[in-house]
Amino acid sequence: MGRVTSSDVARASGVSRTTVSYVLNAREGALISEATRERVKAAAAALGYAPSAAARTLRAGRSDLVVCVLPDWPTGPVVDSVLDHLADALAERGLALLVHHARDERPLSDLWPVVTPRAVVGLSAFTPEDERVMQQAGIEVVVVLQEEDPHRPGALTASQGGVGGLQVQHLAAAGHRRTGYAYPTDPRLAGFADLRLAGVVRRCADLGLPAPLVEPVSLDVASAVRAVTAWRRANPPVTAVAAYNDEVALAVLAGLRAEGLAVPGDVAVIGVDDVPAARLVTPALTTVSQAAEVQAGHLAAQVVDALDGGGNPPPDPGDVLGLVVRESA
Amino acid sequence: MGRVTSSDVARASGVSRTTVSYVLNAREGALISEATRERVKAAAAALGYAPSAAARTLRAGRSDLVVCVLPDWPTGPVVDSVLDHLADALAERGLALLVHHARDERPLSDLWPVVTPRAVVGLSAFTPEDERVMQQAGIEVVVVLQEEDPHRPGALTASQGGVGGLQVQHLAAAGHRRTGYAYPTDPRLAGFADLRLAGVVRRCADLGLPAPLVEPVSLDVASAVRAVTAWRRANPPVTAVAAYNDEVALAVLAGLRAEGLAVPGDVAVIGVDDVPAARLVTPALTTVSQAAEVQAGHLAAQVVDALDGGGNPPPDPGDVLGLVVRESA
DNA sequence: CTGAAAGCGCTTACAG
DNA sequence: CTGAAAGCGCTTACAG
Repeated sequence: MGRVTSSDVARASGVSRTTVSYVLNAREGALISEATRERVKAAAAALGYAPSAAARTLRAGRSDLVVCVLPDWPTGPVVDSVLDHLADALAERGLALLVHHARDERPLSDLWPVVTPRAVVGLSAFTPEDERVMQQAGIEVVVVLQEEDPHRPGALTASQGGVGGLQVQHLAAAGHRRTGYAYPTDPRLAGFADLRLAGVVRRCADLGLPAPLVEPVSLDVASAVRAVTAWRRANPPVTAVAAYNDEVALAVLAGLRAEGLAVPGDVAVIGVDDVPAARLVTPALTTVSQAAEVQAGHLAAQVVDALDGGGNPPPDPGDVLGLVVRESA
Repeated sequence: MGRVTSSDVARASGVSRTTVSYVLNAREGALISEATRERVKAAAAALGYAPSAAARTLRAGRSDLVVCVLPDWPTGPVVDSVLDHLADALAERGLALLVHHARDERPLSDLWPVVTPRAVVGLSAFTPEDERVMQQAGIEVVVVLQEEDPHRPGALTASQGGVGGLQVQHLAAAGHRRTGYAYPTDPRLAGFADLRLAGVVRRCADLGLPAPLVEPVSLDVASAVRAVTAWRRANPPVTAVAAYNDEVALAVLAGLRAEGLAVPGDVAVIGVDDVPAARLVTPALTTVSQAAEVQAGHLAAQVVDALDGGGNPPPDPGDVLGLVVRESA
């Protein structure tokens, strides 16, 4: 409801709408007197003129909006960082970023009659139906895949299996042979967890170790105690646990403590993420860091490249994973 | 770039654009034969017709989009929950929600030429300039204030001072008289921290206790040790610490442990949020819970009411704060 | 029961 | 140096 239109500005400054448009959009070949320019700008400011986004978009035939579809993941610093880098990279191209929080109850298709963005960036795969609808609406679809699909690699992707591998490598180097895996119970994490666990399994096989004993662990002591009991009852017992992330690792630590087991003496524990709490607990948590900033920057570069036609993909960010060795493993 | 338009559908089904519009929008008084309806729908589906959001918006004179402006806060479960409730409440009114992550480097004013939403929901106050521009663009501005402004109360608001008050009350009830406050160093948290600290100060005064000794604490052991040293050196020494939130409380716990002090024997600690880690550390953290879901629902109701004209504000959610007593205080 | 026409606000060839 | 006119795609009175 842009109350005041370019016609109002034209009338107020005694020129045509054409001239208003030229002045306000600083058109190149515009041979308009400085006096007229000033008059138009003053009128626009005085009237509080704001151009209609709908009209500009309709006229231009394309929108300058990009929508990022955020899967139903727990948000945190990593997602923040991704969004931030993306918004900055797009802003340099004159594109604005807005974020949609996906939920099954709110179908993506409800969005397109309301806004038709230039492009949609998905952090995980869309359903074929959603993808079809977007393409038909003329929306460019950019997917940064979660899955490890060799045909369509993505930034978030490359490292998930590597994370698990790095955990095992560190544990094996310390002489552990029988490992456990602490798998998260939040269903929203299953996609990532499966990827990381696969990396654990693969590396165990590579090193000639038995497969890890997988136990679900939720974020309370009782659940962790159950897992610990299972691990210690195994024959031979588990002496080292790789956890899905630091939060889960904290739970494992609590379970171990409740059972009177020493860390890393009886059981070693390694997490993922290097959250602040990792260095604050006792024993301090050994973990895998992921260089979220670097990965977020790379992801943004991939999206920009896809928008530019895909001809100039950014260089691989290289080894992005780091081992943070503290006391727990 | 909605390739196929309603004219294409009209041509393909042998009717006018009017009829296409009536059929596709299921217009009430539409006296159109079932056969025609089917023909139009089939043609639309076959062609993959998607209406142009820009054209609908221009024609209607108003958008069905609502933008929520997220201040530069660290996101987490609380923000997720707020957004979720908001999106659901708006969806019931046929409005779609998209989120803008505010940053000083990305001025809000860059957004309006790209999308002109029906309303903008701010989780904290806008600059007067931004607010003016939005109003002139015909955008309804709904602010759910962070500040405790008696003229414009907001959901997130009411409780911040209360959080601090509740912390002190619990500490005082256990006999503590000399308190410390662990203030976060992340500048993005200052707004909330000031509100909570003010609540602490106020309650101390009410109870006839000396004002708290405020120390900055970042999320590492060294910083916490510095704060602990200052607290213990005071005369009389601090025997109880209220922390900005659970993360900061975890740091304080680590600092206390490093200094060989017993919790709660030498120093009691109380946090805010009841994050999962609170129950996983030793000693388990006593904390204040905030019923984020309830507050998020209330906030969504406030926004919907404001959009409806403000005549029917939702009932106060009542007492939303809870004390979670564990071992640390 | 269905169609021709106007108009939302903008930008941009095209004429002067 | 500036203006009149067309057209982006849609919906909706208004006529038949």
